[in-house]
Amino acid sequence: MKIGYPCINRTLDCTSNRTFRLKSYSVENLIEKVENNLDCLERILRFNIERDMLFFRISSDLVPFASHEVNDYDWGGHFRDKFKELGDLIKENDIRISMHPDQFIVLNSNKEDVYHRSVDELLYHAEVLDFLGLNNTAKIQLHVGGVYDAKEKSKKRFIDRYQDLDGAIKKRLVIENDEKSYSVKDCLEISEESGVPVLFDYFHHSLKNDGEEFCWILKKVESTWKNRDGIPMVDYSSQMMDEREGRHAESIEKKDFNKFIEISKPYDFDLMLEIKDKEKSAMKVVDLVSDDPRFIPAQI
DNA sequence: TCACGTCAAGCAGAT
DNA sequence: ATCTGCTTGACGTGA
Repeated sequence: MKIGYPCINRTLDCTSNRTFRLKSYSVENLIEKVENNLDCLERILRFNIERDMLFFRISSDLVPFASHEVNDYDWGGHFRDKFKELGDLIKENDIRISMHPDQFIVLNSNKEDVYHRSVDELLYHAEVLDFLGLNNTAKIQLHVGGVYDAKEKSKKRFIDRYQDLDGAIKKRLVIENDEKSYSVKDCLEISEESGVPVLFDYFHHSLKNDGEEFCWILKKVESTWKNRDGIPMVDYSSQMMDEREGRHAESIEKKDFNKFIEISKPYDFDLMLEIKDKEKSAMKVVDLVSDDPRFIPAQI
């Protein structure tokens, strides 16, 4: 079990999310921002290694407008050495990597152009992981998508389009249960038909479920990850107290977390903490699980 | 230097 | 019909 957090480090004065407005697109601007983003990514990863956090989600904003039509620049070639250097750092330290395209990426959309743009954006994510030289255990996590008042049809459309994906995307794509449309049971059904691994989101599950037993889920989810995929990834976050349902907590709630970690004992997975204060909560969790036999700290 | 309106993109659910 | 939330965070204009 490796511990991680997504995209942003609030301790370091360095963000791998620098971007710019579409209006101000230029190759110079692109290069400047990507250079900053890759440098900050390296600083964040080194920060994490020193603190035994070996799981990290790379921001989708790493290369602004990467799949947009204005951008025909060969950023992969330009930054080839830097990508390789970063990839080596990741591999030498056994860091697990994920990426999470945001809400605009809808593979099963009922609009053709949304579908095609989504594939382009997925290809960009796969390219980043390929340029880093990472194996199949580095994953791209995606929600199933829209329902359009026709869930079975929409599931089918997802499966068909998944089968048609380029191998570079297919080997990395995993699906995640969301908080209002597709439960983990839906995801498992899609997985059964298509072979796509299922990433379990504990918090989404508490908001949208079909009453499945927690342990049953972990067992089923685990079986969707093959050897080449690595151990499962699990997302965890806790509800902000006294706030609208679905709000992420500002900081980790120890009680709820300890319950979760206790129940999950028979299973191993890498754990992503989606908590607002990012690395601070992840560091607390490293402390909480330090005696857990599953926990993997940094080597030296 | 700072405040604040705005930003490529989709969808569901609330108002 | 229109607005809000989702990882909301970061840009960039105007004062």
